[in-house]
Amino acid sequence: MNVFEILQDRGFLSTDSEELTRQVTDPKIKEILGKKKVTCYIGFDPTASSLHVGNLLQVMVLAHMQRAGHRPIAIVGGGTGLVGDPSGKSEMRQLLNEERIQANMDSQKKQLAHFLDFSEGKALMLNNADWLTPLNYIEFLRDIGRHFSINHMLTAESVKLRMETGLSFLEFNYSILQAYDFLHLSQNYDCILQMGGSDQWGNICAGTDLIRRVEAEKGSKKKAYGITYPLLTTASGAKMGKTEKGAVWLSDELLSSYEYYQFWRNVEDQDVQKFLGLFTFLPMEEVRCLGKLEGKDINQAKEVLAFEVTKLNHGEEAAKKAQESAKKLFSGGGQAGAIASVEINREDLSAGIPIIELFHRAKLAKSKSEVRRLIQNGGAYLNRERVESIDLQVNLDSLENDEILLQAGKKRFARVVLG
RNA sequence: GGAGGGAUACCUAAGUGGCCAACGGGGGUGGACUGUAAAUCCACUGGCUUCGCCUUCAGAGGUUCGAAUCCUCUUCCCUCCA
Repeated sequence: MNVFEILQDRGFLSTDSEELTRQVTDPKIKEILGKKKVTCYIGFDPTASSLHVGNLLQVMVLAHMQRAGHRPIAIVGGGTGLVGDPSGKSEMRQLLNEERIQANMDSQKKQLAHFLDFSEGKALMLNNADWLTPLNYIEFLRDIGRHFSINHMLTAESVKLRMETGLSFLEFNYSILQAYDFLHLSQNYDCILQMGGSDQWGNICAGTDLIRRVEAEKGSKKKAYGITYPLLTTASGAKMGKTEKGAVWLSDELLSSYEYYQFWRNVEDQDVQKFLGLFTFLPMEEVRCLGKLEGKDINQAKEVLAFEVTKLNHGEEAAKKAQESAKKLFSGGGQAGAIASVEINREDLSAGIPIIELFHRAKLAKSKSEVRRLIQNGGAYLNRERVESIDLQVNLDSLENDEILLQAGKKRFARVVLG
């Protein structure tokens, strides 16, 4: 099986030839991927300091490419980030300054390294600011700009969407810059394939078109290809990777490995098999087998999913820890190591601390009013027993094994230890 | 530069002098039912020293017993004309 087929098998690409034409600019790419080693790239957005689950699909695609012996390039849009992709956005995005982008890039690379092997040039990470910022406007217009037709660009879905609210010239240029990226990579790194989410279709096509035109002018037949995959939504239609707290970050500084594990443990039933295919490297026979589980049994598949995905991002040890913690907590057993803890000093505790304050300090609620409501709704637990009164004072008597287990609802825990 | 429209809580969007901490929807949080799922139903969703008090309706002033609502100025956004 070549990578293309693997991607089809795992659910990145459709097996339906009709649908596939909307995912692939030219079906020949399938053959090419089987025949020779190619260089391919995906662009990443430098607006956040960490990648999140929404980016994970892209990362997995690159990882599959590398495993198949191809060379993936991750482009961080240091240059295009200064412009802002209007695709799918109804409003103009906030522009970032350069220092910020640089810092974000650095931390994103660390995260990518969990999935890709950057040694010996087996994978590359490049910043498009390196070739975009030195561009000379007049030269650029003459060499690149003349290949673009405004008439054509105006028909782009992303542009139409903005006809009502307005689209700045800056943003209008975004796809040209992205096309130029592709051209640059094609010429300097022999990159022939760009991949991305389906919202990138227009931008990717702009790139393949540009390369074709520029090459044709030189009398060359060199071609470039594009592959897109659907934007991921959960079975209930929500965007992947967003939770009440915001994005599901890959960085353990922004989201603990325990919470990351929990995110995957709690996916909807219908998504389990799909996610196993997309976000793990488990053999598909096993994936299909797990996907067949029904009713309560599907929880086993969810555990596998959560474990495998956490392992990829945070390492095996963290995954094990998260799994154990979760099992202990939810099976009602002892204490867990991976849940957040707060320190309270002994004097404070022996004097007695109002329960409201304790929950607030443990960060289980943003305000004391929130704690009040939580208790009134019967969702607050102290050492597994429901807190009945908002006036409860907690003192040394509540210690069990030198700690106090607080719980908000069924899934949020914190422990209090003496500090 | 001219004319007009707008800015309300996480998002969306009502409210145009007191009944407004502000309708509704979304989202979120809790509860019930469950399988740490989905669907459904119920409650909650500014803060606090919580039967009361305090700070909110872009910002600053003003009118009034009383303003998110009226007036003035400022900032920002949008539409149309140039």
